[in-house]
This record gives sequence, C-alpha cells and structure tokens, in this order.
Amino acid sequence: MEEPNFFDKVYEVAKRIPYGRVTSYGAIAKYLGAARSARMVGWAMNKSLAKDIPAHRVVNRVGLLTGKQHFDGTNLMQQLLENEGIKVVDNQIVDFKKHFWDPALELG
DNA sequence: GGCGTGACTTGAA
DNA sequence: ATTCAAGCCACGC
Repeated sequence: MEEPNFFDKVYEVAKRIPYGRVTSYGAIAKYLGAARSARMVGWAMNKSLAKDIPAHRVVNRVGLLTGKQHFDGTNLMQQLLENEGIKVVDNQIVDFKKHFWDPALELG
C-alpha cells in the first residue's frame, strides 16, 4: 500500500475544505501531526495552484491572505473568498474564527 | 551537493 | 502586552 506523504495529505485535506469555509496552514499541519511544518503546507499549496485545490481557502492563523500574492491576480484570492460569502478587508478575513474549519474537528 | 529561501507557528524573554 | 528566536522540510541556484 502506498503511504501518503505530507504533501499528498495536505492536498487531500485542502480538497475537503467545505464551501464558504477557511482553514490555516498550522491547522492542516497539526492534523497531519507536524504542527511545526506549517511552512511545508504553504509550499505544498504553492504547488497546489496547478491542481484542483482551493488554495484560496487556506490562510495563515489570523486569517490574513498571505498567499494572495501567489495567485495570478493580486485580488483573485480575495475575490474567490468573497464569492463564497466570506468577507475580506485589508487582505484579512472578517470573522475568520466563524469561518474557520478545523480538519481535526470536522474530519475526526 | 551545499546554502538560502519560504503562502507559518509556537513558545519564551 | 509585544518582540525575538527557533523549528520544520522541499525546491532552486
């Protein structure tokens, strides 16, 4: 059997993020048992841009759109979030806590 | 093949 | 309360 790597797990979790919800790199990393490897999640997300992964639903722990810079358009990430009913002001998600989706809680 | 960078987080001073 | 430092590991030069 294949043993999913960190990257692959990140992709699977990211794919499972529900519509209109967001999560943080650390939450995913922690769910994978590598809370200190949050950076790898970000790097994985960078690669995920070429996949069907909703990377725009993943932000840092304060709800700041740190990765919007990596999207094609500077406002693309924000537009996508607002399109899902998430309000974004100054590159930061409003009521981030309410929209926060913890894989450890939702997936088990 | 080594060094630095990076879409981060946590903990300690 | 804020600021500083360390950790984690893949990728590019």
